[in-house]
Amino acid sequence: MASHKDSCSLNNKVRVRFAPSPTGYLHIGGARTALFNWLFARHHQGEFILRVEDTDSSRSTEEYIDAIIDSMEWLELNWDEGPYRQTDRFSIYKSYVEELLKKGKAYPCYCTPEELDQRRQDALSQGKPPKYSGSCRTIAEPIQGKPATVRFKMPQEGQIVVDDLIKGSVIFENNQLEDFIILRSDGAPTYNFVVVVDDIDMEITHVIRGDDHLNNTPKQIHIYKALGREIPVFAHIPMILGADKARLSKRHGSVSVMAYKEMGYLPDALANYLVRLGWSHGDQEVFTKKELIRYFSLGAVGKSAAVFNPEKLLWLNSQYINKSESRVLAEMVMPFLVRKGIVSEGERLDMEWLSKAIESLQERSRTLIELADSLRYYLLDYVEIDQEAKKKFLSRDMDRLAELKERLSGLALFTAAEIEKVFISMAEKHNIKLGDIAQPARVAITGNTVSPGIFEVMEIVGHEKALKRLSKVVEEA
RNA sequence: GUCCCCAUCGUCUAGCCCGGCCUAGGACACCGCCCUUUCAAGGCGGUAACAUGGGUUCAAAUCCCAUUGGGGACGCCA
Repeated sequence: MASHKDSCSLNNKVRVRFAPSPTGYLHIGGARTALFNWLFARHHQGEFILRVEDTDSSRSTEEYIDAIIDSMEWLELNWDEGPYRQTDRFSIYKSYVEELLKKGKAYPCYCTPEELDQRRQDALSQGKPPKYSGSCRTIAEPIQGKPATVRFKMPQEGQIVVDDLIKGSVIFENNQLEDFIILRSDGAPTYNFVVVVDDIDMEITHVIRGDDHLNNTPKQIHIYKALGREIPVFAHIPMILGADKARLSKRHGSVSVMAYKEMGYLPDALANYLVRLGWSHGDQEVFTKKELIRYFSLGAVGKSAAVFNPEKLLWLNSQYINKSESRVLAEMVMPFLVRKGIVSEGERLDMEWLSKAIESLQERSRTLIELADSLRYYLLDYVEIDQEAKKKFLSRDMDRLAELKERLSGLALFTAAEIEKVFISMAEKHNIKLGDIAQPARVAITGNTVSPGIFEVMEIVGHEKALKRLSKVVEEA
């Protein structure tokens, strides 16, 4: 689709923001919104701003703020400004509330939460829209000493058009909109108001967010108008759903970004997967960060919601592991090796050797956890032998394994090529297939029936450990 | 209930804006085959979709309308 649409009417530098509320961990959906904003900013050489929407003091926590930041950092979504905190900016909001009050575009409301709740219930049960009546609009003089909120005076006739980059022109009837609260009785401003003030104050040019905000947009545009400010470009991106097409939530499995880190996913793989949910570039599936920045365009973002598919993410992760530098993987897998007790905390490994071991496992590991599990038989002295495998491959012809051990121990060069020669000559001598000797050896060395090529495995495991393991199974047979 | 959004294989999507090149392309998953010391990776092939009904048109997946289905929003949450 027309990518020129993205850049029309921007003489100024692109400034976008990601504005999570710290009432939970960064989840998959939020991460994608952040990613789209980040890509848009980087594509246009604009600025990406992080803003924490913590005006709900009862639900926001420091812990969540830190967790969101950790997740953003892990995904390498670096920001140019912030993190700003709305709780640091209350005086700014106050001044804007004053402005609206002075202009007669807002008014105090003395209705109590209980009254409002009751009216809402009544309206809903009668099948009527639960809209605020506007009863306090006509109160001429402020009532001293009575707790009040401040409501925005919404135009009650006409239409408002949201010109959305993704959804197109969306028309709302003003009489559907209510005089919503912009300032709580405790003096804290509310979301639909602060978001506008902040976007004005931070000179945000493009508001890119989930389409669950589309319905808020007409209210917000009216605030811009009442304040006489320029309206930014809106782009409402479709949501991510679970397999049952319901809004993605905990019951669909892991939804927090950090859970994917724990499960051994690479940040770039997750980002690649997420960006492809709603966005595409022809038939391409795997992108480098550079390519994403170069190709990304809001015009190529689809309109419909996407179902999160963990299997495709797993496949993408395997692609990333496969093509990553083994040195990089070596660093990344360390915490997993420690967690599994394969390596002890602070233990130094020969990283060159570890990289070599990893290279043999890259194309058969889909996550860092799988990689760490396989690394077990390279690192430990002895391996636990799978009982099934033992029964099948280590219950007969043990003479051959003994012979193999003898011949290998005489090898001057313990390399895959030399080891292979021994296997081949044994197969020829006994007139058996290579697998007939390779499989028992594999079980003896790795403890299981599945591994990279056994000659290569033996070389990496090394002369000493390999022979020790062979001896052990021969003795125990 | 009211308002808003959406609708191509099971899933992610290309194609739709600018109708013919679409007997609808790619990817995940699934199923075969090849390769092979196991498992992968890789290669080759297969099953599988334009929600329905009306228009408009010489021609519609593509434009219009309706229906149905799904999602979202209606808070002194964000």
